[in-house]
Amino acid sequence: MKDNPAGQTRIQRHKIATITDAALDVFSTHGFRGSTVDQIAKAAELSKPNLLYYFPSKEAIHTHLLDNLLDIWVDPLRQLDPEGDPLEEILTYVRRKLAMSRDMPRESRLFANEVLQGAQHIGDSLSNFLKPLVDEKAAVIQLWMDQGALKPSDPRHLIFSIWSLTQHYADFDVQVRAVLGPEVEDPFPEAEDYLITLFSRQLKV
Amino acid sequence: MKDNPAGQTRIQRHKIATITDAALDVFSTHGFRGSTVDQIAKAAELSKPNLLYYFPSKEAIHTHLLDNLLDIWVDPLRQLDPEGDPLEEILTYVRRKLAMSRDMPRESRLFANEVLQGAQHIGDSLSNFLKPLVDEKAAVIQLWMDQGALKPSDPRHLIFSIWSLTQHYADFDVQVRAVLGPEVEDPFPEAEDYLITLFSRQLKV
DNA sequence: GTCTATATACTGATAGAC
DNA sequence: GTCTATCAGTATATAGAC
Repeated sequence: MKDNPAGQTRIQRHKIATITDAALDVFSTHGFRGSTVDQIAKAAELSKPNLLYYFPSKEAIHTHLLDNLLDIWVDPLRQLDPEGDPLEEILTYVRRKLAMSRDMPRESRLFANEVLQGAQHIGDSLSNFLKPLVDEKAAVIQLWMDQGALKPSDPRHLIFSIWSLTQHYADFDVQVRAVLGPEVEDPFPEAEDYLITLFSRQLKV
Repeated sequence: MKDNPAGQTRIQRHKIATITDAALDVFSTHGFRGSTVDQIAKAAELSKPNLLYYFPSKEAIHTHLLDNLLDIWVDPLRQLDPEGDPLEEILTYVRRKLAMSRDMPRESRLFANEVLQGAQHIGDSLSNFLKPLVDEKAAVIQLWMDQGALKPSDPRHLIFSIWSLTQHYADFDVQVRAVLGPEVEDPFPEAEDYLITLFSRQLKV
């Protein structure tokens, strides 16, 4: 009854998807240590032993989530096109990254939790996988600046600032909403306005 | 033998200081749920029951840390002087906040852990204490912009961006260092250069 | 594949000797 | 005030019936 090379049936894939989604909910809210298998099982509407039939351990679920996340997470940066218009490429990157904070806040918080607590599980990926990508794209941006298409500034700190500013609206959502107050229903439109202005003034020649 | 109104001897105060310092170490690295009383006791070079002689519970230590932190944390914003030179006031605020990330990274991470996981312990303070302060200072900045002393932009998101960008260098330190590589010994000088340039271009008329 | 029941380990907190 | 010993509660993971 196997219907794909990985040896998973349609039902199995569905259950695994349900579990990972529930685990993302729980891990992103309480962190790894603050989450219990019981909570995840309940959120996935499964018994605890049944959940552990699909994943060998709590840590395996967490690792599975993080492994799949990093690829998605850096995708907007990977799409930065050396052939495109410099300013538009970077503003598009900012918009995509902010959209991810709006649409995938759980993933953002999972990642933030992990890095904040020392990146125990993905530290190697940061050096082996993220650094080369940033180096590559920073070189592109540096070239644009050298050509006079953008105002000069440190390209790697420019990338840090895009990460920091966009992810802030997911990771510190509670604080943002507490400060803005209930009269601001959705902070993201005004955040996008602010960030586009900020990076235009920072980069536009 | 009491030597102050709070009823603490010099030795008691010293022990409590040792415990809070150790707890800051542990909580900021592992979060509240990820930390154990044993870890904190070991870091403070005390036995677990001895530690619990000075604080009634693990949560009491955590609460004590957070209560004392918020005041220190917003102090640079409180110092923003309506009578000062607008651009210099804000750039000084940025420098002070970045210095706090450099000199107090544990406090920054403790706060980040707390907000990231929903601000369960300080949620009320954000609304009752932080929001009014931000409202007050945002009004000052708005006035400066209306007077033409600064380029216009949303003052509250300006404050968010200062928090986000400066705290990033403490909270995501592992990632920053992984991406910059070992040849950058201290990211803070180049971070300060970048941020001062960024906010100058954003605000200078 | 899924369940109930449970083994095993850890953690926060306390009892009671000194 | 500080310690050893320990309790009670919780958490991960597994055994074994169905």
